[in-house]
Amino acid sequence: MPKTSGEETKKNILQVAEKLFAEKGFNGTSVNTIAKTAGVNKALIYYYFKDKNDIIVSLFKNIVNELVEYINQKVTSAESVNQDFSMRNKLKEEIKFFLNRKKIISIMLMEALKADNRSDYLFQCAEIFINHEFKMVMEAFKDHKRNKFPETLHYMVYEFFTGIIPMITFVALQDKWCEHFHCDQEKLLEYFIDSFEKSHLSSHLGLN
Amino acid sequence: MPKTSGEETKKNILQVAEKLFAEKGFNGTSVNTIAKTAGVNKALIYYYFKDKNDIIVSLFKNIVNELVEYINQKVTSAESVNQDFSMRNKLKEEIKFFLNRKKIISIMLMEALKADNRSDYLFQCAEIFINHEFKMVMEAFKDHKRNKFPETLHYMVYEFFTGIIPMITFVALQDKWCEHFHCDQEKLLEYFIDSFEKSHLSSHLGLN
Amino acid sequence: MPKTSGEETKKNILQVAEKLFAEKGFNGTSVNTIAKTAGVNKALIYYYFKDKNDIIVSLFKNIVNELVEYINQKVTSAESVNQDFSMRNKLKEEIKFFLNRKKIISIMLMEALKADNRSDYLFQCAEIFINHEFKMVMEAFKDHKRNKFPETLHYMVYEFFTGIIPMITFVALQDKWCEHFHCDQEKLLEYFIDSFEKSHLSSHLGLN
Amino acid sequence: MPKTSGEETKKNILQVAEKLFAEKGFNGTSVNTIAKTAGVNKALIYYYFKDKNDIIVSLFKNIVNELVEYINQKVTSAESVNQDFSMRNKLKEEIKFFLNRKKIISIMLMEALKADNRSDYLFQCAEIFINHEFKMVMEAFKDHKRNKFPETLHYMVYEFFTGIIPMITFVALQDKWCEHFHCDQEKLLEYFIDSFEKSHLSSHLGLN
DNA sequence: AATGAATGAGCCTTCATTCAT
DNA sequence: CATGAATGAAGGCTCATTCAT
Repeated sequence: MPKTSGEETKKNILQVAEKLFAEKGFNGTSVNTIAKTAGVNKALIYYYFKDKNDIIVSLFKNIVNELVEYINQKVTSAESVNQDFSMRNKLKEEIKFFLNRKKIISIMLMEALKADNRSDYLFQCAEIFINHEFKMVMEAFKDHKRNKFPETLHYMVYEFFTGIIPMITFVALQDKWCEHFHCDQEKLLEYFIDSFEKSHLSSHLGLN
Repeated sequence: MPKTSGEETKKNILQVAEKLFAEKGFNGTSVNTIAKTAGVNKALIYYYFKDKNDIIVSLFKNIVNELVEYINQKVTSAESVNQDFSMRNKLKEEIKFFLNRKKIISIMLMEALKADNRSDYLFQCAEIFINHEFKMVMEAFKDHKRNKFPETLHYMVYEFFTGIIPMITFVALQDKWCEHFHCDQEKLLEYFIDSFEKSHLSSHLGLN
Repeated sequence: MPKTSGEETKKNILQVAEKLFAEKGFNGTSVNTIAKTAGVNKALIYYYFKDKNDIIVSLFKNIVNELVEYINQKVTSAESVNQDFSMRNKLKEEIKFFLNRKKIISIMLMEALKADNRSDYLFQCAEIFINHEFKMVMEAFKDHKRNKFPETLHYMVYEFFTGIIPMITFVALQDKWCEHFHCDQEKLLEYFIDSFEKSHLSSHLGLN
Repeated sequence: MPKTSGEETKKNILQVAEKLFAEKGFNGTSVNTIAKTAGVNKALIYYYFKDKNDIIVSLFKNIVNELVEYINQKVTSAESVNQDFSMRNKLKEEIKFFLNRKKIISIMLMEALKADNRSDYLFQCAEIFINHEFKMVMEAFKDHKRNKFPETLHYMVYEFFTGIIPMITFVALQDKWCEHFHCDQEKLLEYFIDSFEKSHLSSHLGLN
């Protein structure tokens, strides 16, 4: 007997799966557990998803879409608001965006680390993010200083390994960090932002 | 004392397990597969290891030991060699050390990302590494500037998220990065070192 | 009375089921597959059929009815047409009849072969067929030679194992035979008819 | 704890599987049922067999081997014994051979009937059998009458559809036939042999 | 030190079937 | 007539682990 609309059931399954995958990893989570935690029949999961992998891929596709949406809305809002909207505020906002999605980010990282893995959603997300940053920066370079701009690949390496990676690792590990080093989240966030500014932002590849 | 053939078998199992865990993750690798790949009888694995978890823990303990050893030898060698031994060279050496252990590093990262996870080998390694860096830096601060030194926690956050994390993520993802972005390893390494220097090293939390 | 769209849907389901059962066997075919292949909702199948078994039973009943109809029309036409209508032509016609129903025949054979099986549609069909043959032959025996006629059971064994079985096995296996032995259907049919005439028909239990 | 040698366990599984496949068909038999009936752990079945299909293939390969062995021994014995060893006796012996293997024969037939099926063990067996018959017959044709011998393909069609098929169908269906038509096995066998002689053997494609 | 055999529990997936709409 | 949603049971298969030898 259908209690809820199909879409809601599916969304529920996805949320539960995201939580469990983040907790125990993809292979550490059984479809049975997902079903029980979500309070649905196991077979129903296979009514909505081709197989277990389809669940994680759905999650990945969702986060890609959300990221694109986020980026697009940032572009349009960026034009209207004050240009002086400080970098620090932008950074805080981004971290907030990622913190709200720390579960899927952890999952994406875990899966990306498997040498076997054929999915490259982490890199896809990174590209989306970096391309946007790239455009922003190019804007600032308009007429002058163009020759000082680094090669694209170099730029991507910089953005990925000293920008995106610290940020997403931060959201993925902050809870465990706090627990291990006995510090509170607020302070950690503050320190992280400070560190990130001093390292990644301050130099920004010698552009500023 | 001559290594018994047993010790070698055990080492072989560990090496195979490390490779497979790095490829498919801990839960994605079965003891059966380890046995077959290592060419040993499945039951023999249980002769050398209490259970499957004991294998990964052994790997983690090994890397902790190797790190300690590496650090200690750096300390002693640091005293003897030229102080001017440039930071860039030190960095290259460290990356080399990590690159040689990229499999276990990937595994450690994967496991650390699981929200459930009770093991904290990643943080243990980080602490060992950071404590050493800390001592080095303090040395340089000896008499003067002491008041300018940041709070320990702040320092650790900086070292961990903008130093260690980019470095180990680099060694863990470099192969996949090159494949995805069609660049060669040499160039990626060069760009990474450059990026790392410009971000993490150049500022070094405003100490220099 | 115009066929309701419902009747057509039912017929469609039956056709699809027949095709699939012949391809993968009854147990190898899921109701889901039938529904998808037929392009109807799964639950609709249960609107028309009590359960999965009801589908195959429907098919069996259909073929029984068709056989009865075929036999009856042969009887009436036999009276009107030339008695000399050669045996070979009769045989060809019968084979054509069976070839047009090779799918359900294959299914019937498969199911009959299961030692467990409680349905005896194969034997039912055989009885219908043999009884008719029996009457035809008896006709020819009318007044004379009656004593020479074999016992009924013996007659049935002969008709079944050397008449019906070769014929229905031929229609069931001809495609695969051609594929395996690289021969074309025309030639196989010709050879089969020849073989059948020489063995089953020529002797016809020593009656002729 | 291993009660028996592995080979015996494997043989036991095969025997049980053969019985169950013959009763309910391959798809109608679950590995679970095989395990329970054989009194072994389900996982043990996968220790000895790659998958469920490997079980049936093993059975098929066994029967092929047994057939080859049977044929070979017939050849050698044929030379030593009286040439007059009547055809009827030879036939009885063959039927006995097939009756002793009626389960696997039923299975082979069932599987061969599936239009989908990619395995052709039935045809393989048939070829082995027919090739042997062929040689025997050719022997008898030695110098004379050679031109009267039919084309090979024609010969195979004859042997397969009017020789092998009636015979194996007989062994596969005799129990059910007796039950359905209320006759005893002895009588059925007698009638069948008689019918087979009169149809297939008597003409033998017009060779005799 | 090493192995073949064995197991219970659990895995992912599909089954036939039902029900509310 | 027809459908989307739901389910309990069972499917094939693999898991980590153990034991006797």
